[in-house]
Amino acid sequence: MNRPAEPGSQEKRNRIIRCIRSLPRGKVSSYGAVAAAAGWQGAARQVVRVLNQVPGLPWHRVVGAGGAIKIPGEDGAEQRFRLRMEGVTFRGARVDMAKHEHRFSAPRAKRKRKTRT
DNA sequence: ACTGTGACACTGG
DNA sequence: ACCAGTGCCACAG
Repeated sequence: MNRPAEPGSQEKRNRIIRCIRSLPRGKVSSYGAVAAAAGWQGAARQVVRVLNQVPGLPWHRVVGAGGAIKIPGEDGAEQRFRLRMEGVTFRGARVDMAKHEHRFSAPRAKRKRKTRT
């Protein structure tokens, strides 16, 4: 078998999955941040799609920009509940990003040169 | 092929 | 705080 042609997007989705999986307990990140960390800035929606498609991911650790819970309905309450359970604190209806925003370390999109040793 | 929709982000009023 | 418009990408009808 051979994959006739792997769309490059598949690989990006892969990185997104890894980033989400790397979210440690008690930490959270935003859709846009995950996308950027995966080297696919602007793909916040694709992050959402991945969260919906791939089971086993800590979906509750991914929130909207500024720590806002963007999930409507009971699932949103479920997310807050689980986060609290992990020790995440809230500031009003939003996650206290100042304390729980996860710092991804690596990837960085290919910026034009300018690297520093 | 086009349109509408989506657990989005950002800007502006 | 809320809503509207715009940009982004992928998918369903």
